[in-house]
Amino acid sequence: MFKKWTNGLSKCELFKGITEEELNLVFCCLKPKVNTYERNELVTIAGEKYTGLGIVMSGQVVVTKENAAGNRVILAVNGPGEMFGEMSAFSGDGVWPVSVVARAACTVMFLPAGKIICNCERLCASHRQLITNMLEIVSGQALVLHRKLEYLTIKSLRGKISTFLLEQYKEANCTTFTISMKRNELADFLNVSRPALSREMCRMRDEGVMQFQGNSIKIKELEALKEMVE
Amino acid sequence: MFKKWTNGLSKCELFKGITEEELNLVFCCLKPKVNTYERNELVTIAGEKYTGLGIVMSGQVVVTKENAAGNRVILAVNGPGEMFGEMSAFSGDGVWPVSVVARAACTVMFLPAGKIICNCERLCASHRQLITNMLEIVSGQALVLHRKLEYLTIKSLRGKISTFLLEQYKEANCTTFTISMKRNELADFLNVSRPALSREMCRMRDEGVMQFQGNSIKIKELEALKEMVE
DNA sequence: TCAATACGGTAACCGTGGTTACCAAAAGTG
DNA sequence: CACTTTTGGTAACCACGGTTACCGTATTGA
Repeated sequence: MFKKWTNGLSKCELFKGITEEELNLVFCCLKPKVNTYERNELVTIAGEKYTGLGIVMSGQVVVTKENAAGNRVILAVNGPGEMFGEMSAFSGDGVWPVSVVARAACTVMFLPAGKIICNCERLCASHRQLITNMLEIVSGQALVLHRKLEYLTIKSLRGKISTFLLEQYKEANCTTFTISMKRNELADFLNVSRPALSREMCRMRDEGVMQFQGNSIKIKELEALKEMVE
Repeated sequence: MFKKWTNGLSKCELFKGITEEELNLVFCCLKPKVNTYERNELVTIAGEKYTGLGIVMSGQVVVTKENAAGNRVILAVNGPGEMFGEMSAFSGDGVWPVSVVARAACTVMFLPAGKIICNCERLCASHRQLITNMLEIVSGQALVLHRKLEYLTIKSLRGKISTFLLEQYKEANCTTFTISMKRNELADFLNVSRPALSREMCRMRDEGVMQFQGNSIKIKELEALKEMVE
């Protein structure tokens, strides 16, 4: 039934521990809707009616948030198997809290929220697993938001950059690494203006703290960088 | 067994839909730990070993987050029945993501995280309810963080104040209301400095947009305020 | 292959808000 | 009741970063 998206399905944490057979039964019950989108097309619009938990089957989407002043903040870049709108599925006010844009042509599956939590008899085991998975995922999402808060509460631009670089360094476990965001995306992520980001990065380069060309970055003075976080 | 905290227990959303009888059985299985704290005493310290889901039985605690630069941000003020650390229970790295301080003398119950999710036979029904409740709560928490993000992404101080006042107004459903935070707490909440907050509030007062004395606030020009959000 | 668009570095200007310091009123505390 | 501590308003100073504008280089697409 959903064979062509095996990739997206198998990568999705929501279905972790559920066999392909059981999954088919689950889908018969949940009746997901599947849509396709072109690059830059709007998948969801913040404030509009909630259409259910979104799961990217193929392609890539950007999850963004706009405040009243019109500042856009990137919350996530999601690929196959990754979800969005999971927070609103069980505790929302029925509207999308985020806007989602197709970063590349993509296929997205929407699961009706109410059906995940309801208890039908024949799917008991899978349902239980589904709910437990959901719990783990939503907790994880909350922690991501929490981490995002850490960035936004840093006041100095240099502090934000330093924190970001140190996290990337910790993840790569190497002083040379490539970041996945373009400059203006990074600026959005850190909630600063693009020219200001560029200016400060070049200053740090001129001071010998780091080097970069394009998205490839090399930390030159790790200790100096750590002190800039504060 | 836990009669003396009936107030805290009955107010807690985690136990919604579970009778007092069942609750006793649940507690026999979960084996919660209960501690008491004096005013200003530290309940948890961010970064230290996670001790389990915290539920306030009596008194009041302040949940705070400190970033590397030492800026403190108040995430919540929790009273009886309210919880903290719910995000880390199921998807944390085993350490407290927040610091919690007793705002008044208080009693706190800690539920071991692993035991909530495990499936013992005799508590099946209550367990299922507990997990479902947990899902709803954690989703709600994620949305709160999401809302918090909205404040922090507002760049102008006036925009932050206006947004805050409008939310208070909406909650009180009246142009006159009392806020629960002192000036320096509000400054922390909005992530600005106290003198700057004071300065801007007085400017808004002088412009005739609002009035205030102490924590009592009166909005004079609602429409003007709404325009200041942007 | 060429035109259009996206991307990113640079510079000048200046407004917002952080910092510091001081003071007066209010609230605890012996 | 006097004393200390907390709270919050006020003012001067100035640095950080937003804004705008421009330009060279990559990418993209017809």
